[in-house]
Amino acid sequence: MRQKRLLDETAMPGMCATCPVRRLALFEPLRTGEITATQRYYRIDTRSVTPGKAIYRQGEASTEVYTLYDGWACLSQRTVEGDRQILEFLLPEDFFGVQPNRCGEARIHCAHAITAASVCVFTCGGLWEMFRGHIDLGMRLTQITARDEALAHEHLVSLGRRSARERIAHLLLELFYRVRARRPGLARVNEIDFPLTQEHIADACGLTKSHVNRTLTALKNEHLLAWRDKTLTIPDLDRLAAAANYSHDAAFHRPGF
Amino acid sequence: MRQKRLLDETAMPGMCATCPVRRLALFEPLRTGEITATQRYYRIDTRSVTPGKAIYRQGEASTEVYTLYDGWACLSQRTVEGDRQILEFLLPEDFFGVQPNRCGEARIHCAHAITAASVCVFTCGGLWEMFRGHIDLGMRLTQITARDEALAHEHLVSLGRRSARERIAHLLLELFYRVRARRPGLARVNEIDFPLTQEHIADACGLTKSHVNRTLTALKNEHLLAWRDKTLTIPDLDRLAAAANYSHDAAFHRPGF
DNA sequence: CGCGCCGTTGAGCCCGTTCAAAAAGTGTGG
DNA sequence: CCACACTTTTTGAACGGGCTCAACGGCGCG
Repeated sequence: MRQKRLLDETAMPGMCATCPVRRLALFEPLRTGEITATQRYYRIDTRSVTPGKAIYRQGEASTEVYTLYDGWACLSQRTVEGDRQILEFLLPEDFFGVQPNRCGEARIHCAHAITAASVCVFTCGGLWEMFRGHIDLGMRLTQITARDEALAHEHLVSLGRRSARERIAHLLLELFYRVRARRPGLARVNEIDFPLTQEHIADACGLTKSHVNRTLTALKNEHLLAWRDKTLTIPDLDRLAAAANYSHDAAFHRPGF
Repeated sequence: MRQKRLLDETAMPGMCATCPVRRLALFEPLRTGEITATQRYYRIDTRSVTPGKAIYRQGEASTEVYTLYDGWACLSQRTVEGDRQILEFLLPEDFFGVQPNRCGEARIHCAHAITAASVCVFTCGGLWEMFRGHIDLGMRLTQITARDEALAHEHLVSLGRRSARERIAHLLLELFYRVRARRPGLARVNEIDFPLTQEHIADACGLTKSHVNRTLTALKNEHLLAWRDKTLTIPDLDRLAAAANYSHDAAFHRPGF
């Protein structure tokens, strides 16, 4: 039933002017009239992606940037030996696909849909063009990129200096807060839809899936969390935070993440 | 003698218009006339920092941004238990200090000088103001931030999926290429000034200093590198790259890093 | 019903840690 | 120029967290 929702009923984007996702997305600073122009000239496409499929691949020419409209996705990179490292999980409203180099150069990582997902597609060139008309967008894009950098830095601390148990608890707390921040009015709910597999968690935390499994069952047995039917429940955020050595001035704990 | 240079003869910044560091810094897109205005209104200070001292600290209000003019520095974060994770090494010409949140909010990491260093200081508010006059700067800042994000992503792959030996070799190669890219005309030289301690490497790679030492002596014994008197020599880049499983489409291997 | 994906469990091993302690540099003051 | 303190590098022995490799079970789907 829940699976059906993920597979068939992915919401497709409509008019930019009435977009519910705009609150966090790149175009938040624009006024409604300006948004209409955005849609007409720069949003070249909306696209739906089936679970597990790539939105773009490492090595491809980078000509587009995206807003994730619905579903979960992730950015990842592979080592020469073929091991996967997940760099960032993407949630609805997240903007992604900007590269440090010029338009058209090779992508330095992949983006994959995790659930069924839909994205709004913009040309990478159009993005720079839009800046000429709307300076606020330039600042906003810098902010968004700096946010992503801060997220990556948090993950670096986890992978470098925290135990498996702490890494996993941290990741779950991060995603919990990020999901909940996107559902205004539900600030007190203690469960979220959680479509990841244990292997996703392993590849994000730099662990093996066996060990993620063992650690998760330990956390479940201690009633620090429950996870069934693609639903994650955290009965007591403070207790899990304590187990994770989680600091509440973590970057993603701020508005906008 | 070499130490003397690091301690006493740190170059101090002069006129922005003739700045040798501008090639890679934020203000690269500006014309010389515009640069003079930059200096007059936005560069509020130049500052020299002694080795090991903080440029800014986690938790402080973020009101400034910086160009590293001379010396090495690093960004780092500490866990609740006090372990340090180095997030990024900063080399001359690097621009840093931009945060995802508004001016004045708390810094989410620290910046420390590693050697004696000097920085150009700009007000964070002045930065956004400058954007109004110079759209190119907005794009440039986005590029710089995206570059830093890509660097962080590379490090995530290392910490998550590579062995100690590979991580260390990777880091040394990264720094080697970044340093060499800043010395036009010396593209063939196989040694660089390298002021880090083994503990810096440990804190960047998520390892203990003992194990870094053991791994480094192994690499030295195999003649993959030499490191004496704050000088790092890599006799054969390809052999070290092979030992590191280093891929040459790594982000920092592109121009601008 | 059979296949593939995902979660679960076990036993043994190894990479990197921990905790010491000593050696070698490096800067300071007399 | 030497004595002293401090930082950095080096080395050792024992431990353990997370890995490896393998097998099994459950569930959804064709």
